[in-house]
Amino acid sequence: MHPSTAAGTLRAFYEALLEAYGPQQWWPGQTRTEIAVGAILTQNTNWKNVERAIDNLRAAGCLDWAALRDVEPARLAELIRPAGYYNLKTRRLKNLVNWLWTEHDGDFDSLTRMAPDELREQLLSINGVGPETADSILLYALDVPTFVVDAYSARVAQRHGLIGEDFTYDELKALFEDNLPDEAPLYNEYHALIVAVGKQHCKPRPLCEGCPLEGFDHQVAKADLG
DNA sequence: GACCAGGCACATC
DNA sequence: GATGTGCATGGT
Repeated sequence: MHPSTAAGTLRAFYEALLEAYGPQQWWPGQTRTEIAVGAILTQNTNWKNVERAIDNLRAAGCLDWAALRDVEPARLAELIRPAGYYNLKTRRLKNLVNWLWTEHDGDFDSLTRMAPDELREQLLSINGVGPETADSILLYALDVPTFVVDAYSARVAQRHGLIGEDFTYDELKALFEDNLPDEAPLYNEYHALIVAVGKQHCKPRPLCEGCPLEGFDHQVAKADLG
């Protein structure tokens, strides 16, 4: 029940979360385009608001890469307004779209044939695409086995003793990747489950009430974290 | 009214 | 390098 290795603890977390919430079947979007667009729109934003924006884009016929390239920024901003930060996100979406057309001829599916590390570097070079957005696109739109770290993963890992106060995105990402099988479906489901428990129990306040991970507060040996 | 939400870039010290 | 701030809507 209280494994003392990071691998054992992460496996136990996963099983407890799966038991509590069942398979999440993420990402909540049907197409690669929708997932990539959603990854930018959801930056520091409630998913419900992102859904409104995506509905607007769909209704306007703007959920494909040619339409996103051609739509006027002012019009795009109007469509994604419910997602908040709409001027900023308009620029970020345009940056992503311009990159796709400039570097990959507008062919998003062709990205599946790239070396994952090279693709990640390219995504990170786009202004407005940071590590979480890049990893979300890689994992959920392109099935690349890369673990997505977000505010919830950080909070869950901290509250349950997996990691200390100070850490970087890459350190937390490595904690999961180094201690779990390198499988996209597992990373996919695990991140989704963390968001599920996070939304319900792992908010900044109150702390973890009724959380299915309650009691999983074992301090993993520091040496085991690599 | 305060706080929160699948971040990120940029300024300033 | 660390630390602070702007960006914005909609729900609780």
